[in-house]
Amino acid sequence: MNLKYIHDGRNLILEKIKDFDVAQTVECGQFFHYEKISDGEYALVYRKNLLHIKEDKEKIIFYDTTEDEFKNIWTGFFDLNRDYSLIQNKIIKADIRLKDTIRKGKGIRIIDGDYFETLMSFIISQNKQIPHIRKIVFDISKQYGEFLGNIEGMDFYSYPDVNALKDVEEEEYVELKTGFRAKYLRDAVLKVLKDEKLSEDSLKKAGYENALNKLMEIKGVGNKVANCVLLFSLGYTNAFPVDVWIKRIMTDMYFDGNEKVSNEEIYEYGRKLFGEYGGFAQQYLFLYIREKGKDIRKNKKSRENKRK
DNA sequence: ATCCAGGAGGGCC
DNA sequence: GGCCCTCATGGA
Repeated sequence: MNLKYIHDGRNLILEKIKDFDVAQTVECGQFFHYEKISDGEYALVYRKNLLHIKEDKEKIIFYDTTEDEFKNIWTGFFDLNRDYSLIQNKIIKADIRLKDTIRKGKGIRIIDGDYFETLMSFIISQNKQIPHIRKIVFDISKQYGEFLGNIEGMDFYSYPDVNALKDVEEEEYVELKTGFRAKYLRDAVLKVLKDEKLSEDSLKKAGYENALNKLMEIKGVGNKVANCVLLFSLGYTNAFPVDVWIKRIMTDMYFDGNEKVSNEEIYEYGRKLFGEYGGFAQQYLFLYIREKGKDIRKNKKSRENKRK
């Protein structure tokens, strides 16, 4: 991809590129270490880097960002060097009905998150809503991470690496409101520390199936969480996480609304249908059905209000 | 107030 | 293998 940008001595200003929408990318639940400042404007943390980013109609501003930081950190994080129109075409070829789905979410990029943070975050995510997951990620960072800076009156901290958590006991995670997941988090830290095959490098080299099975050895990591980690931090774009939302839309589209269909069947079906583009297809479907879900709730609410 | 949230483990059959 | 219950916590 040909990225056009200028640097004004302080901020890096990127000319709008096709298929990149900051809000869609940041807010579709791929990672949780961000704060919305205003429409199209966010502060977010990736490893030891804090970014203040703002998007409008014709440009995207990376505040206080050097050209090197942009090239070495953020183009990778936001996957800006990949041609998404090619992927979209492949997905539409797999199922023409996804055309409308993609049109609504075409600004999504698959982010390249930090492996350990992604692992911990998605262990926390089970049976939780995104705002609460975010709160816990911020609390853990404040407790055990490093101070990175202040944006719009808010302090930001890096997520602790695995070594910073090596002596943190289960009870401390309970205090951070992780509930029954506390023992899973402790197990993840211990296993990542002691098992070399659970290192980022090993998992990246292992191949999809091996990496999936290896991650699932961690307590609290099942098929869905493992697929999220593979997709959002280890570069496996063929991963296909099946959560409640994907289950909802796919039973509708491919199983005639039959709610008896298992998550495993949906997973196998999605993997087969979308192949190496599974991760992208999954994200388009996820954003689409969630927006639709919001609308349904909104309509329901307005109907209820009318009745009063 | 009751139900559900980017699920997974464990027991039972 | 499938089915059902449970796990803390917060938001709608």
